[in-house]
Amino acid sequence: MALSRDEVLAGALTLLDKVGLDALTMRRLAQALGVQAGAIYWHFKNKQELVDAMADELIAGIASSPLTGSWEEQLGEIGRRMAAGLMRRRDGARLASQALKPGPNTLANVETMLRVIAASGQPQERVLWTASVLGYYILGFVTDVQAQAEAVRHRGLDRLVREFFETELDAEAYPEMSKIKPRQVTEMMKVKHAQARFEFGLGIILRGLTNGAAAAAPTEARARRTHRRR
Amino acid sequence: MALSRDEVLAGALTLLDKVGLDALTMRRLAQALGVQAGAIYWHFKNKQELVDAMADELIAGIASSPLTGSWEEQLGEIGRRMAAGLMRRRDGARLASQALKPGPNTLANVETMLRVIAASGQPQERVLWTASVLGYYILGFVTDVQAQAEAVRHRGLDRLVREFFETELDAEAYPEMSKIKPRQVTEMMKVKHAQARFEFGLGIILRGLTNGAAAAAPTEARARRTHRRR
DNA sequence: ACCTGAACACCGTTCAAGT
DNA sequence: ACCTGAACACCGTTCAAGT
Repeated sequence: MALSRDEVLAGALTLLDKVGLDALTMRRLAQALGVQAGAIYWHFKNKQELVDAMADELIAGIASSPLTGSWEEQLGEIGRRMAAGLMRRRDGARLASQALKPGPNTLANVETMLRVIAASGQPQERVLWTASVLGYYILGFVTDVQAQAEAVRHRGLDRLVREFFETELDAEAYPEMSKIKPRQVTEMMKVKHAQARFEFGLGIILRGLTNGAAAAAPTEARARRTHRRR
Repeated sequence: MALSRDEVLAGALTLLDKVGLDALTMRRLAQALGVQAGAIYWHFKNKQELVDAMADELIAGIASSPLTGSWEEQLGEIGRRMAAGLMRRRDGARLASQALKPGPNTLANVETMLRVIAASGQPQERVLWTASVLGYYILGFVTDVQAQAEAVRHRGLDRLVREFFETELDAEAYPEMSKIKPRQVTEMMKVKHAQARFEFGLGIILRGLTNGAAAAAPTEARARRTHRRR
């Protein structure tokens, strides 16, 4: 019975959750679908096109439900939805960073971000820049969280914590890093911690945006000024 | 005449600049060094160890020269040096994101970051979080800039701009994205533009840090408060 | 100590040929 | 229209054997 493009895509995402991004090969996907490797190339031009489709699927629907509140609150909510989207699948953030061509869901999401940021009164050029700053943070954050999850998966939590304190901190040449306690490292692996940490960074960016986003040099950004906003 | 570990490392970085990260294979590196592929494995346990060493080399020395000014200025300067380090080599940011084990230069740099942030009076746990936020921005930014450079290298600037306006904006379903003008896209590829854009994002983060970095939820971050700083 | 030669177990991709 | 079988041109890694 014939395979559809959607079935290949769904199979790829299921396999991603099962084996992780590094083990997601065309051959393994073919096997999971009960088909030869070459068969996939009838539905997708190459692996890149499949990756693009998978990445776009990650953030499907996150721009559909309505946003409320001030533009800062709306932008924060978009950020949370993006992060949640990338978290939906194993290695989701790394997958997204390997995508080249934005799909319909990605485009819709970017459009929403731009609209909300534009509503803040920022000049059009800066709207793009602002969206980028938020995007970098989200991708970096989720990549980090998921990388830790993979490390725990491969090496085990206790071994990971042990290695951290053996290799990195045996020297007293690193006083600041030496302040990190074992239970703090263990704590950092928890989901609740990740949420608090995400909100912390999100807050920094949103606050930095509201307070005179048009400052030229950050060297002179110490003074909190509310002028230069339209 | 015997090959040294440093010669392999130097050769790898030279090759990276020449062919880019995707074409940097053990076999090609061996050829560039006038040696068989297996020979590299006498100097490096595997490719991962080589990548780790290369990534650490990128930011060598950036923590050595002294920092002056307020802690915000110092943190900004560290950020600029990190970005400059990643920019030193083709695909430098992507290379860094593939590194797993931090080398001596990376550790020294992180230590410096933590020290400067700790001097701001932030609680110890938040020091790590803050460093991460800045790190995500820098890695994301340089990755983006270098990805555009690669795209220009492979497809050519004019073809790139043309494709951008064909595929992404033909629909009037994207009013915000439609505001982007061709000359704006061309402008975005220039070095000077990249510097201004980097400072813009850096300024947002530094400003967000100085204004009440201890806020719990970003939803209540609209009010600019100066209390809750030690 | 340092490297060669050759193999092993994989990759993504193509494409004639089948149904 | 959809897939197989088999090949092509690669990978990273290992390891006996050479010098």
